[in-house]
Amino acid sequence: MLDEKDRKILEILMKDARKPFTEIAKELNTSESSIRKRIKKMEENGIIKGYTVVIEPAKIGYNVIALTGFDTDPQDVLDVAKELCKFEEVKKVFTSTGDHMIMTEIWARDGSELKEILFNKIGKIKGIKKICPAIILERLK
Amino acid sequence: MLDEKDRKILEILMKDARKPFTEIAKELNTSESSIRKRIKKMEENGIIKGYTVVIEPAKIGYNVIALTGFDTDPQDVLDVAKELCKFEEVKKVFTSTGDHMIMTEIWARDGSELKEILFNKIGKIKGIKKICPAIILERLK
DNA sequence: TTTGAAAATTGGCCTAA
DNA sequence: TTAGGCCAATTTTCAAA
Repeated sequence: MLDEKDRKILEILMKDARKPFTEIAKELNTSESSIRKRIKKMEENGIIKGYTVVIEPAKIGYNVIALTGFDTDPQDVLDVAKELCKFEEVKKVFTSTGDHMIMTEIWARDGSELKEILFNKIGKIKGIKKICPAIILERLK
Repeated sequence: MLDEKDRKILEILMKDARKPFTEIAKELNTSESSIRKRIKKMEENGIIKGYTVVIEPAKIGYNVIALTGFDTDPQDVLDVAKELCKFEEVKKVFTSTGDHMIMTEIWARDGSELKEILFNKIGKIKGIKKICPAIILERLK
């Protein structure tokens, strides 16, 4: 379902999703149509879910990124996770094993805004028992 | 440094980084060259770090994604974090406050492979005192 | 902002394995 | 049947005015 050529295409797209098919074809010593058809198939298969821009949060004023775990009663996990998805500031939401059943990534302009988000906005979701924010100091990879 | 139009461009690119400039221009009621020049400037400024493809890990055989915290002695944090970056399977590395000074995202094909990565490969890095993996059950956002 | 040439994308149709 | 090749029409990109 996914051969070596597909993997190489994905590798290239991971580094630069806007690279023209013609150039990818040149790099892999094959034709543009082959590349195009493979990519289209991967999009249809759901292997490729989309393309996105990688932003430096600090450069657009988001200086505080917090990996934030949430604890709830077991029966509330899914409802709370769904509620969390609704907030613009909550960029990622996972359910997971480990210390917290819900893990999120939250973007804020500063500590004060994070406080607002955590305590005034999110904090009001019914069922949250504990909030465990860990502020990212540096992203190394 | 970043006005409303730039923000809207970023918003659109976040949803689909391959959308042609002409189409973005149409959506924002402006010209293609204006859009292109703004994007170029954001790339030069480092606001836009790049473009990437969003992949469904499970579809390419990565069925176990683990948010993994690492504990070390304080003076070893940066060295360990740097070592972690070297592993292909470790897709993201952060230093952070909170329970663990180092947070990572690790991709493995299955539990057995995760075990190999954590205990045989990564586990051998000098200075790691504790490994705390949390396996992602579902990504909701 | 507009314009025009070069490049890339897209779709259809074809062949070969 | 599927992957890849080829061609032609359209769209997009890009730089200069």
